[in-house]
Amino acid sequence: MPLRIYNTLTRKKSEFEPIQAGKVSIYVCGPTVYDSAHVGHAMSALVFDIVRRYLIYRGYDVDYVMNFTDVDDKIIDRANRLGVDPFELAEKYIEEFKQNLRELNILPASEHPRASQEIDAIIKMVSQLIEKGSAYEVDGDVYFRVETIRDYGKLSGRKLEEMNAGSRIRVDKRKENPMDFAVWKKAKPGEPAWDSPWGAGRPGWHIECSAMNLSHFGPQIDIHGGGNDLIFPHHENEIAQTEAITGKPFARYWMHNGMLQLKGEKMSKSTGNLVPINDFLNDHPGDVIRLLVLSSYYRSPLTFNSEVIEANQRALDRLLSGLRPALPNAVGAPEAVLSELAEQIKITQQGFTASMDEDFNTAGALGHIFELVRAVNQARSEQASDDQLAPAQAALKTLTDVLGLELKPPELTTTGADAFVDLLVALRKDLRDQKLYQLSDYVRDELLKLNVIIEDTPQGSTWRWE
RNA sequence: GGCGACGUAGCCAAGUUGGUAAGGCAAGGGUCUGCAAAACCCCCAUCACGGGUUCGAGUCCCGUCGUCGCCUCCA
Repeated sequence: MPLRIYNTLTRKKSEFEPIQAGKVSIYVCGPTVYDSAHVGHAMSALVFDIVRRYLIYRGYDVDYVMNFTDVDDKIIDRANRLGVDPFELAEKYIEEFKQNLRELNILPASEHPRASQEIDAIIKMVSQLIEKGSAYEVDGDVYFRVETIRDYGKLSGRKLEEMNAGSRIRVDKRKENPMDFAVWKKAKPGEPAWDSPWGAGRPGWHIECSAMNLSHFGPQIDIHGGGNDLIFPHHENEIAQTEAITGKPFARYWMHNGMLQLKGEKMSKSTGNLVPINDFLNDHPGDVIRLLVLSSYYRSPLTFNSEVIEANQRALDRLLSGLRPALPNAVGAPEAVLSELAEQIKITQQGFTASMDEDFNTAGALGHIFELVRAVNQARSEQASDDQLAPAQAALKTLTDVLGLELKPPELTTTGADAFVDLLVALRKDLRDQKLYQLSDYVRDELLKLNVIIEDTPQGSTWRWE
């Protein structure tokens, strides 16, 4: 079964064929670092982390680059308002975001290039664009000449004429065409700037990604990803610039994730409609937001609210239930139960791959995983031993690992406490044997306050940390 | 106004090339238990609405209504 990917450029799913057999290059647009990242950014990072992990699972050697935009109007504005250096401000939020990525169990990128570190490459690109007649300089600004691109608008499905007609932007008279966009901006006093053939200035927004792609991957890449709010103008312009220089199709597959919806609207920094990643992670394990992302199709809008988060927290608990050990003193399950379990492993593995192959249908894949969880729990309640559960639990762990779920069982923070809990549980058994239920319940209740959950079974009691 | 996506049970959400609807959460019933918890079993939808194509459509076509995104910085 081939892997199929929905390509924004062609508006349909097609079989994935990398440029070079066995290797995949992925470039994902990261955030503009002028403030703390919110869970919408987390969603995007998670989506492409899952894509990456699955490609690795499929045997590809994946080179993964995510950029940071650290030169930008908003960063400069924010820095000026706070009276700090814009680069220091950017640095602070880059470090914070990287920490977020680690806590979300996102595989480290091969590289995190930044606009400020690509200036030479950018200036070279701008020069080339001017030489080719694809860009022109006006008073220290350099604009891309969109009319030189015959298929400008191919990614977002727009036509130049229509955009001009509907344009509500105040038109800059110096532009030849209202849709021409800046590849190099003249510096205003007090702004960070670099020397260039057109005077002191800084890169336009889109050019940095084109330059980074060229320097890290060359003229063509396999997958270019980002939020669907970047389709126009950002990615459209990236294509225009890059292809104007290379003359080759830029990215083979354009993948875009849908927006996280908070209170019925897109979560967004500029409107303040957001939940910072830090706040979320203070209250929930990273697996919860990952599970939320996994539970729907990455291209669709994703509902984010307390109800949904709560549901996914429970769902996470259920996944964890599949990894619990056998019942105490389990005598072994009947052959029929074991063969059914073995069969379910196969069904789940096949279903998982089939779902993921269809443009990373993680919700479908998760459905199969939950079926395996049920089978494991079934076998356990039928007296399966740890050894008998092991293959299914290993399969479960392998598949959830492909999705990047950590499934860390809650662990004790105080080393050595286990022995004391064991002692109390043993004591409680004696109390129960003597039918001193008031006392035994007291032990259970008090332990629960200490985050120890006791569960009684016909063969004895088990306990675990909450 | 233009372009695009979507509308499946109380909530979230799958559904490959059309053949009578995954999964999670919640609710209800049951098994187990001294009680509880957990787990297990059972139960819960005709797919926004109206037409059409077809032996047969959630799944294709047309229309209506509604939601969201982009068109300006944005994951």
